[in-house]
Amino acid sequence: MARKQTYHHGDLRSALIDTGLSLLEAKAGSDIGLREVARETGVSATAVYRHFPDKDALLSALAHAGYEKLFDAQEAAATAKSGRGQSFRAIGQAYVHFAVANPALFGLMTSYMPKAHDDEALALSAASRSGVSLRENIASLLPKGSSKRAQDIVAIQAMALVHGLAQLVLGGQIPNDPDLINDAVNQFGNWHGTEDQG
Amino acid sequence: MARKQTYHHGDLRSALIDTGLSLLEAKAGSDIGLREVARETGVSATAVYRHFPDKDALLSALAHAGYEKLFDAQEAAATAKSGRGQSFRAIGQAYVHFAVANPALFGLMTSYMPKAHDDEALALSAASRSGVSLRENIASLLPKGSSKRAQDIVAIQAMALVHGLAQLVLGGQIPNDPDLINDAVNQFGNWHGTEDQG
DNA sequence: GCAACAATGATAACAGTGTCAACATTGAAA
DNA sequence: TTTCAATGTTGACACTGTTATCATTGTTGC
Repeated sequence: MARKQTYHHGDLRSALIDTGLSLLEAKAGSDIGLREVARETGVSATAVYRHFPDKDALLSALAHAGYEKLFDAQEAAATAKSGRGQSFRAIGQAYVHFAVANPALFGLMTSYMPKAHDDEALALSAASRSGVSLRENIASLLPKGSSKRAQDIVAIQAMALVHGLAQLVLGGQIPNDPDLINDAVNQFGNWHGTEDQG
Repeated sequence: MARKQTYHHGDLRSALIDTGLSLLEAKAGSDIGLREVARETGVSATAVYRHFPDKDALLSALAHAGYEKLFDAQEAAATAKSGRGQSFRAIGQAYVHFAVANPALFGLMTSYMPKAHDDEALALSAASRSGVSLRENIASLLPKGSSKRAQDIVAIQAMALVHGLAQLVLGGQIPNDPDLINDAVNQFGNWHGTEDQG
């Protein structure tokens, strides 16, 4: 129980990420400082460098943690719904709603997107599990004999749609109206799926 | 002709924006410094404060200049094509290609999106002329009797699609393949328009 | 059990940043 | 021409990311 009395922290890396996430919750802008995180964790600034090579690595780790949370939210939303069309709609909505609920964290995540490796040139890049899940679900809505390119295009459109919706809502270009957002996602899914709307 | 020999600069505000845009062209990340802009303009850092209240205002002005360029690119692309469907496709493609061609500037622009006023609550926010142009063109593709909500939804989808495409290509989540990008935009337009594809 | 060592922490310092206060120079109005 | 506002400069402050150096701790071989 009585932590923090010792010279060594025990698990500083996780602690830094935790306070980083906390700081992002309470902030509007996604600009977070290395010294700020260290200070709030109750540790000297340079202690961070024992666990991260530089500030970029710390923020990158925070972004990674954010993608995990996003993926969990998507999974939870998807498993709640069963139908194929319903799964896509649930995942897409979850994506946008996550962004709106965690604006600063989501901003960080988009700044530190996991870049695809160049050796996957033509094919769609294997990005985060979040994107994979979305892509697989929209692709499953296409007719059986659909070409790979048709799948690629609709997958790209789906990713762009939900990501763009999130970004535009956060930027204030689109009113934060859940009904409007959900309809925009649902209608896109309906164009491809043959199922009825939920 | 012989500028810059005098104590007063003449039009420092424009000069700062010009060098700011130049710096953004040569940079990968969109992080630009106030002192850096001043230094490159050949002026002291604090001179900036005679024309901008703070760094945020300077970057905001740079973003504004970026939106002007984007709008011009869209207009040029649209007037080159005549048909209704062709206009939308041209504008959408121009949006994404602008982002890819000016990654740092586009990054700044998304960070400093012109926020909509709250008194426009329900209606779609009157954002930049760039967005307006895109929205009007996609809305014109809908059938005559379409409801306002149908127009809103398709407008939102169009904005989200092109913005998301741009963001994902820049983030490396989507391969920078012009054919793929154009097809993703074109197909979206085709769903709504009745015209043949160009 | 203990010495040696690696892991992990703290301090001090450096260059760079945004910003403010005070001062200098200029163009325009009286 | 004098006066004044506009526009530039220098100096300083607090803050940041980062490095070099030192301090403390847990661990491992004898």
